[in-house]
Amino acid sequence: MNIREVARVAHVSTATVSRTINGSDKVSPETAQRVRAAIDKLKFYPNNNARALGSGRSSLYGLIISDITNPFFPELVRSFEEVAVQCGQEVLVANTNYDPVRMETCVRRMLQRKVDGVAILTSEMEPHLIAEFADRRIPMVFLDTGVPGEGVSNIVVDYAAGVDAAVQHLSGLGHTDIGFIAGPMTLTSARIRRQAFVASLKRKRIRLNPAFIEAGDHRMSGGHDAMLRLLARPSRPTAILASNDMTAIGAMGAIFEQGLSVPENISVIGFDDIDLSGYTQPPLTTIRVSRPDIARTAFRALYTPNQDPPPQGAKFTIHPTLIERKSTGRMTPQTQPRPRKTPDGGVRFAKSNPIE
Amino acid sequence: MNIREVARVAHVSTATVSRTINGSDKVSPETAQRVRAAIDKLKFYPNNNARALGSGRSSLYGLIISDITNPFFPELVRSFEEVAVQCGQEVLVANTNYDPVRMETCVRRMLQRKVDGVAILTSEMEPHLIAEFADRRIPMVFLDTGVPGEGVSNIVVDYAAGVDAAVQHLSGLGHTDIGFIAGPMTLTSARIRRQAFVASLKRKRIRLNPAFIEAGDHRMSGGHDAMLRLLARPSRPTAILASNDMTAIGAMGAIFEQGLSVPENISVIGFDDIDLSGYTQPPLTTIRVSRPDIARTAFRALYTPNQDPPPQGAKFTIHPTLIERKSTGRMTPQTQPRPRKTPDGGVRFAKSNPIE
DNA sequence: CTGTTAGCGCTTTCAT
DNA sequence: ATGAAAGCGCTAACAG
Repeated sequence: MNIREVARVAHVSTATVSRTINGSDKVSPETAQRVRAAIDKLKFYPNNNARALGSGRSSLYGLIISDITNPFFPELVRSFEEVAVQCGQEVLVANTNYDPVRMETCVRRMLQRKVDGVAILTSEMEPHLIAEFADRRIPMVFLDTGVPGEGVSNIVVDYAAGVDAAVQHLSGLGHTDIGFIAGPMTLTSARIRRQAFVASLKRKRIRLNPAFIEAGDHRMSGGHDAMLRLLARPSRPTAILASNDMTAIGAMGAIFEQGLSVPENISVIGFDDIDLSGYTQPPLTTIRVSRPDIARTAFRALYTPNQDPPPQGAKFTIHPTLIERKSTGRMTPQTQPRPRKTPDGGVRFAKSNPIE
Repeated sequence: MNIREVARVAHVSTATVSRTINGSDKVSPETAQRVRAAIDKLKFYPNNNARALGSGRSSLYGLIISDITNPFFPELVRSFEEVAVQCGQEVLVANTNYDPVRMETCVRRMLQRKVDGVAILTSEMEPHLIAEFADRRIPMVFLDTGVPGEGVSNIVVDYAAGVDAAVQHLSGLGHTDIGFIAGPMTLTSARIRRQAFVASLKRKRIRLNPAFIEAGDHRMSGGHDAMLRLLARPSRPTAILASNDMTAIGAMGAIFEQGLSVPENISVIGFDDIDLSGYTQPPLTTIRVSRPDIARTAFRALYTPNQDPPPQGAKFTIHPTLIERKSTGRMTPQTQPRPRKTPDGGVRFAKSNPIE
């Protein structure tokens, strides 16, 4: 079943069938009608491989991520796929698994399939691999880590604005002793978030107590342990901002373990707004970094319908929003009672994958 | 940059280059060596689209799932991709989003890309879509829901064995009042799990108290609410088996809320062993349904190297294993103290995506 | 073992 | 507006 059969049935040439399929405007409505009828009748699906070969465009877009089991990514993948499919394009997902060697394979796969563009949403990317794409004029888009240029776009999250909103919210509730649980300093985004926190306090003229900053690992266990260290201090914050949601959830677990409660005794704010965050008890107030936004932006940075001018490298900004749920509350005299004995349980989580 | 250039540089014909690339044994080592040198020198990557067109095999395998944000799937996707890449094949992932219309699009995409096989891991699949693949002799594999036949394989999870192991474990700990929190009866796998539970008790000659069975929705909220109903009863089970981990986690939350603890007062066993389960407090004892196993089995059911005989439809069985963690314990006199008042908090989760 | 050559199915000039 | 025909890059007979 191919285009020639269709042409025969519709009494036209293969060229006309091709034009019809591709929505060319130089096909008379009647002819197009006939062709479409033939296509339906024969249940004809064009062969995308042939299409790609003939046209030089594959309608395929690469999406490279470090680990699909990392809760940050699935929604990103889904949204990216959604826009792509809407635009009649497809997605080749590849996992590097945080492994430079696998990254190499991923890149080769993208190259072999002749992707029309590639979104590189991992934290690290070797320059020589970037060159492979650049040499072939394949548009790229990065998250936080890119350097805009010829055909290279970068999506930057306005962490500063996000943190500002959180700090504002907290200070509006009367908190002045605000702590921060950072992520691993090896991660670019974690470094940026921490800096944003420090800068935000300065901007708001809130005293930063260096003892109120602890480092986690962007996993629940790290947040849990960091919170424990914070709570062990003689003086401690009445509100905590965490570098990501997993960290915040771990921190809440530690707080409960110490017989304190959220938000009565301590307010907690997370970062990212992963699915889980809406369902913790209490539901987590967090700074949402919209994965659908990132995905849509990434795709748009790559995709150009028809033979429009190839996408210019650009910088796109994602604006986080504060999602107020139940883990933050007004600062009251009871903010710092002395720890009670741990009650039975409380579902607490520890260790899990790090999140971007 | 194409095969002809390589041929020119290596002073051979394009056919020889092609043979070398495909590892044909009818190329003298020296020639192959020369060709490979040329390939490296020119940084040549074969064009997969042309390859597919020429050979009729795309080296692409479809993976259709209902929702990548459902915690059951990411690990499945990753493992599937891993085996595929190891075999030099690639994966086209598609999300139906539980939507029959999108399912239709997904199928068309697979068809257009000429996948060499497709794993349909959703709970529902319309017969006429199955026919589309069958007509084109594209191998298929299903999870639980398939009917093995010409080129159609089915992976069945031996739920009975899994449940047996759990019940055995529980009865070994002295429990005889065992409850079950089921999943939504609309889901095939949930129905099977429930049946397996009933059958297992019968086999082990343990009395089944109908009042000890409640239905959840395979989400935390459902497990939580079902557990609450169970706890409100005059007599209640000393151990609970849940239809999936999310349900079990929700149930644990409810138990803690009532001032009881796990496993001191009630033992809880989950089903699936999603990542989260190892990190709850206490870590959840669960019946692992290995996603890597499913993924590998699915891929092998589809993939046949070279021009081996096309895969015969077959039935594959996945054997679940009991993962003993900390949510189950010996039955003691304190199994049924009267509920205490809810302590502050305890991180508890509610609502989330259902899990297969 | 290697080369020649005819496709694979579609797109895309170039004519008409 | 439509058709003829030349590729796109590779594979796979078929010869030798």
